[in-house]
Amino acid sequence: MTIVTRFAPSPTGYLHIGGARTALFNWLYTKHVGGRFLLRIEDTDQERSSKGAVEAIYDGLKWLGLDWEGDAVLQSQRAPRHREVAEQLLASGNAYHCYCTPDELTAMRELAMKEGRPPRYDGRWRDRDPKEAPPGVKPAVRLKAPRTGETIIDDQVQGEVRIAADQLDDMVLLRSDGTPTYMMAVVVDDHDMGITHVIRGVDHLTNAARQVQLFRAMNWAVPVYAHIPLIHGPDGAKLSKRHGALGVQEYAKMGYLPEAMRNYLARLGWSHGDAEIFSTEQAIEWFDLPGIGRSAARFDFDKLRNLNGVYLQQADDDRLANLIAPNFDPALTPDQAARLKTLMPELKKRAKDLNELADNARFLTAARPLSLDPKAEALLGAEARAMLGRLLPILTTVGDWKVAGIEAAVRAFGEAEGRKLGDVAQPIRAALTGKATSPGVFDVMAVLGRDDALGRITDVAR
RNA sequence: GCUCCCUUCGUCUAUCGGAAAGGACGCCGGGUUUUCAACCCGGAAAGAGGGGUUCAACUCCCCUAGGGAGCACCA
Repeated sequence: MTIVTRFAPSPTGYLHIGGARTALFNWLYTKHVGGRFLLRIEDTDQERSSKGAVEAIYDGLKWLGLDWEGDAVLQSQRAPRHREVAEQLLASGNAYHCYCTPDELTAMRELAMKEGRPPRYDGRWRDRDPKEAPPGVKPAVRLKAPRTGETIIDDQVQGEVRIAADQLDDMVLLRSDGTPTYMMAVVVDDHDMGITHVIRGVDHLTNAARQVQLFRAMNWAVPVYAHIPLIHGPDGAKLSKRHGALGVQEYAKMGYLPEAMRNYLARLGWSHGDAEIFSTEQAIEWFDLPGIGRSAARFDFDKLRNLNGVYLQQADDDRLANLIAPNFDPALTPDQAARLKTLMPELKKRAKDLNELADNARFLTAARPLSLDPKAEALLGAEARAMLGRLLPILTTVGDWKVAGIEAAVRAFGEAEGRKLGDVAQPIRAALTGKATSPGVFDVMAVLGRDDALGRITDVAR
């Protein structure tokens, strides 16, 4: 049997990080078992859904490299089929019309709460003669749920979860205006799409019980469920925008690489022994449901950044250069682009995200005289500037402007001055880059070229 | 309020009745070094509490506490 999974977000804004991980788990599992991964947009709530939000989901998934099969199913377009199934349920006696008014329902809930019972619909129209229906009231359709026993979900992550019948009431399938509810839509769509495995957040665990009842009522095969724990913010509370509940696009903007994101997200709530850094291929090979943990995981930016740094170091130089190219305005000249590429192997070791990488490379395009950051300023005291003044004529004598020649000259100068190399190199670095951090100063000088390098030193020397 | 789920270093986690409870991030210290970073080495750091079960519990059961989720004619 081919395993079929799906990711079914509602388009209410963007693909947030929790959704991204759910999608990733589904995708990894599907790839692992050689199944089919489908996408369904749950846009039945037209007010909260928007076209842009649907695009954001597509973009987010694509950025993460999660490909789905075929076109996404738009749930909103399947309403007729949902209604059709409701009719079948009505016909088979598994559903009934409910003529309760909203006021009646709230009163029912409030009373139940007061009496310490869960706020449930009491099933007053379940067996009542429809002839007693108040005139002019449009009925909703409710499922005739089992009143006794319990619904058992054999969850692949949570284990066997039992929900007693009295915890669940006769849920609405069709609203009085004829539109299908989420529960109805999900079950019908999952069935029609041939979904065999439902991997989603635990917030749907109790929904699963209701959905199982519906599957049973229709005599459909119940899918395998795997409810994965949620992601919390660093403080353990619900993930908020302030600390991580951002759209994946935000992570892209923050300069994270998709492969780092995949690795980080995969490792959040799932593990394979001590494996920490692994390729997507490796993740596919290893990923399985039993490896998913049961407790919520906190989002840890430090770890993400560390991972991103690792992937940055491994990334192809040209690719990185292209990725940060948009950070330069005006655009890099061919000459500057070449310099960037030359220094990339050193530059990428010093950055945790693409924006940092771009910032560290900015000195390549900076116009003279450079603006110095505070740390660079501190390195260029009067004495240092005077020293650079003495170094200048020596550098001028370097015939072949390459790393070896420059280094030899500077080292000789340092010795003559009785200074440690670091004491000479730091001011040079500050003069060349305006920062206290950069690739090796000799590399930087070579890449900058004689004129530019000497010019920058001249600007600050005395 | 009711129901369900969760609980190992600060964080992500390994462990699947018998180990000095392991790894990773972060942190601290050291090395290398031309700064920072990278890299290498070392260190501090954990079984929520209480009862059981067992020859033996982090591992199984119960209770308590804490955390989370769900309880709509939202999705």
